[in-house]
Amino acid sequence: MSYQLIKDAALDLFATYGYEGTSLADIAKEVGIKKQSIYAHFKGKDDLFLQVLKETFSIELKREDTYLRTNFDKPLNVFLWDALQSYMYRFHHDNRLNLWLRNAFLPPSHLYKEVIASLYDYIDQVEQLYLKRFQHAFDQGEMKQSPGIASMAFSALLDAIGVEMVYGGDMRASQKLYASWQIFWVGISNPNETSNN
Amino acid sequence: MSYQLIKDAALDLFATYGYEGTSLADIAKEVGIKKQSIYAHFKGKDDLFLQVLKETFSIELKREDTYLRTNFDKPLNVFLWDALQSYMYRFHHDNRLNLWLRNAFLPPSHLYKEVIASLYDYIDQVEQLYLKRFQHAFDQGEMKQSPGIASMAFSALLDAIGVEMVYGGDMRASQKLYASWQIFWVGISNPNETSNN
DNA sequence: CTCTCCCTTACGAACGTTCGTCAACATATC
DNA sequence: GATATGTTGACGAACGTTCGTAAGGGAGAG
Repeated sequence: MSYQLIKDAALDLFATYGYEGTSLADIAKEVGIKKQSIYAHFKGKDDLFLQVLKETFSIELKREDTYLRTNFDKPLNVFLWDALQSYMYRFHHDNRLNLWLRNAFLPPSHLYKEVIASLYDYIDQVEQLYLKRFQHAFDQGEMKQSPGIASMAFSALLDAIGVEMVYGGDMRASQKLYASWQIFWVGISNPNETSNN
Repeated sequence: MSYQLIKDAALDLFATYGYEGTSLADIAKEVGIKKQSIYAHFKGKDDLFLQVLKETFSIELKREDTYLRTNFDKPLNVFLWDALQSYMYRFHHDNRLNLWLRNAFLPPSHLYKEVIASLYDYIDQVEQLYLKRFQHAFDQGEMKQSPGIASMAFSALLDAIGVEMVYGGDMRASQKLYASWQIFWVGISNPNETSNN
């Protein structure tokens, strides 16, 4: 079924070159069909792009949700550190993170409203997920900061790592992750408890 | 002199719509001339884009440098907090930050190498600037973390705020800045000293 | 002051190319 | 024979770019 092949190729190309940097001809070539054939499956370029993007948000959200459920009971520092590692792993092993990071930054202007709406929806839900874990940690005395503050700061940490991965490359991202995590954990953890890294 | 007018218009449009989302006709229209006239001042679209981008890096770097020199002697927490505030202020009052944030994320692919090289150059120099201040703080006992770690984590904080300003909007950026700063400062400061916010 | 020469700036017209899109037609599957 | 999936050819629009040309101003010469 080339419906799926088209979406796969579109994902790769949109993630790498952006909406305007990718032509239907490029996508078709990647699949091995003519560009006009894409219209047998999608209404047009916008339709294809939005389908791929929204699918990406929903897949990423599901992943986050699954991660949270299966790792909820780990100690907070392990939980968060693993989440960051998984974030980096995902970035390197499929293009979905790349896709939304890039296109949320510079979406095609005539689709701006729709892209941003989907993005906010996604981000809000992810933050809610993490907030739960932080709330739990606070209740258990695992940390001293308020859950809301901690959750937002952690989300900012994710943003920063995302930036570094997209334009800083692997090494830079790892270094900044290490440095940021170091300080984040000191800033958040309860000095009475003795757990580290 | 429409040489400058062209660059101004290009800056605005490239920052808002990106390289591929901006046509020479759009830029010319903004200036009040025809697109062909742009060729009297620039070799072509790439030339115009790269000139504006590189100029932006150099202006931003100069700004950072000036800021650092004139504020070096403030207490570390004041120095850093003000730097963050100035970062947000600049984002709202001119488009240069926006330009490089967006186009570093999704540069035109045929200019990728050149854009990224300029970007790294800029980022490295900025990090060097901040490193100096952190080194000084460490020597003075203003903080406990190693200067390298602190500098990188702070740079990550800047990244995160940049992200939020571009696609999160004002309110989100302020909230995340507040939360991140809170935790960053606790994580970095010397618990023996009593200074806050 | 005037005439000439040149450089800058601008523009109309056109170039070749690529873009997304569409209608008509072919093929294969069930 | 209907349905899904491709191909083909063509379309108008937009793109960056190039050409020849013309207006304007400054410099230098007479």
